[in-house]
Amino acid sequence: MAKRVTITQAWNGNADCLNCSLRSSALFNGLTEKDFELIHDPVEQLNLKPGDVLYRMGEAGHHLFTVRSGLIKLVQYLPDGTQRIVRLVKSTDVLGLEMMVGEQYEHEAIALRPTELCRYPMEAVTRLSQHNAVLHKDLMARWQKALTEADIWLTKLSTGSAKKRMANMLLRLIDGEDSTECYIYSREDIGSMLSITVETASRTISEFKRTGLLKEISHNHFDLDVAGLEALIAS
Amino acid sequence: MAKRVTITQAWNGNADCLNCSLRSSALFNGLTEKDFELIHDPVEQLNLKPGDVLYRMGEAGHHLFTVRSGLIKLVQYLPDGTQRIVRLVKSTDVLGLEMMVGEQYEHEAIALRPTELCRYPMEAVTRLSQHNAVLHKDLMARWQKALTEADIWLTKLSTGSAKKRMANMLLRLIDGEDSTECYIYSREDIGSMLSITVETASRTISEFKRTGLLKEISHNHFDLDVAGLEALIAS
DNA sequence: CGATGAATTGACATGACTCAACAACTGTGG
DNA sequence: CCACAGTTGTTGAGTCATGTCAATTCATCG
Repeated sequence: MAKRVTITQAWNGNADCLNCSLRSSALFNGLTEKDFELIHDPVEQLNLKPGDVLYRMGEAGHHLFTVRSGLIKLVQYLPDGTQRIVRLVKSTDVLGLEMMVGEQYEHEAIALRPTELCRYPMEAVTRLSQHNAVLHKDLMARWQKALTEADIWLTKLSTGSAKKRMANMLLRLIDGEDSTECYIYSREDIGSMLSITVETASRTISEFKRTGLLKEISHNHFDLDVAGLEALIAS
Repeated sequence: MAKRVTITQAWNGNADCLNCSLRSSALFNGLTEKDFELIHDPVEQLNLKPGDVLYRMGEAGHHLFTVRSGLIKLVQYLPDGTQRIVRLVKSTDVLGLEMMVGEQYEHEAIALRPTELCRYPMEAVTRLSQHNAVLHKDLMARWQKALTEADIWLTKLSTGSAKKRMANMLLRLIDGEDSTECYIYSREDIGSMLSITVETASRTISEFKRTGLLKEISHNHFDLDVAGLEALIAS
């Protein structure tokens, strides 16, 4: 499941790193080739199947990840056993930033779709970030982005009626810019994102289909009535 | 409402900065006196009364704040007008980090108690963080801390029944280490933290008082049955 | 196919919201 | 110092949304 490439290869655009978030996401954008040569540890590419666990909560580790494609859920568990999805990590996003200042991963990271990622030795990133202002700034931007995301989950996905939460979630899952389509996940995952039961999730989706807010294109693939959903949220 | 001190004074421990989070929180711990002299802008001390607004969402600004004493709530508003408290910022915490990577404050910051803070020009912090590894690392730690807080709000304060949320909140508001006492806020603020109505907040507190989970020491000051509350959460 | 797990739907119970009345507290001006 | 208004907190009654439990259908895969 792991294919090794050296970081120099990654930088050169060898292997199949040309489309990799490594380049496009600017995480290592400001680095010179010389910077890369400081890193001796190899970078690993990983492929996960849906359901695969990348790391568990409380686990020690020394790696940072970038998502090249696919989708990862970050899960936390409550004392009474219920689980809660606290964030989704998608293409070009970074995973495991908490290891730069702590010793343990703070979530359970599980693939929702087939996912490709790259794994970097934390030590190297830490070292580089101290010398390289662009990387330094980029890391702060990523932290801030995660924080903004967290706020959105709190306000939009965890407040108000099940219908409003669902509408907010659907709108956030829209693919590209001008698209009105989105793919959704298992009812259990949806419930765990919105803090509602699977039954309520299922019923709400059914109702949206009945009232025309959703049109099912194929299994779990929908076309949204964006205006209608926004009206529902504001009501 | 604002008293000026130069940053050199702050560093020298003049003014009344001896107990200031500036020193104890390590935000500027790794800086040499020479570092400080690079900053020409003055640091301002501010005092807020409960209800005072430090900044509003979407506002442009160029300042970072540390809380010396007191408590600030960070609020966001939803399209339908409801407000949500997304975090509390207390002594030694930093406020407005988002300005380091963006142009606008992302919350409305309102004092819950009489609050003292120091205001730093963002530009100076940005500049210093690029040269000073300790400050750089400290900033990352602060971001991570905010993120961890956000996750806790999502899992513990926004999931499960009103009783469980309330129990979690009360336990988090306990003052020191070995204390079992806490001060709480208006029912409206509590509702806005837990995403419940004021009535439910009031009823839940009344019930806790009746069942002995809470003992009222004085107005909004309680002694908690920690074990009982924890049992409730795990049930 | 049959078997397994996921999704849907129904019936019912209940927790939280809504609306409304009232009590407690705060500050103001006479 | 009291009367008053304005705010905040408490409590009750009724409604509605969501959770719970159970039965049924649907989808997937060996």
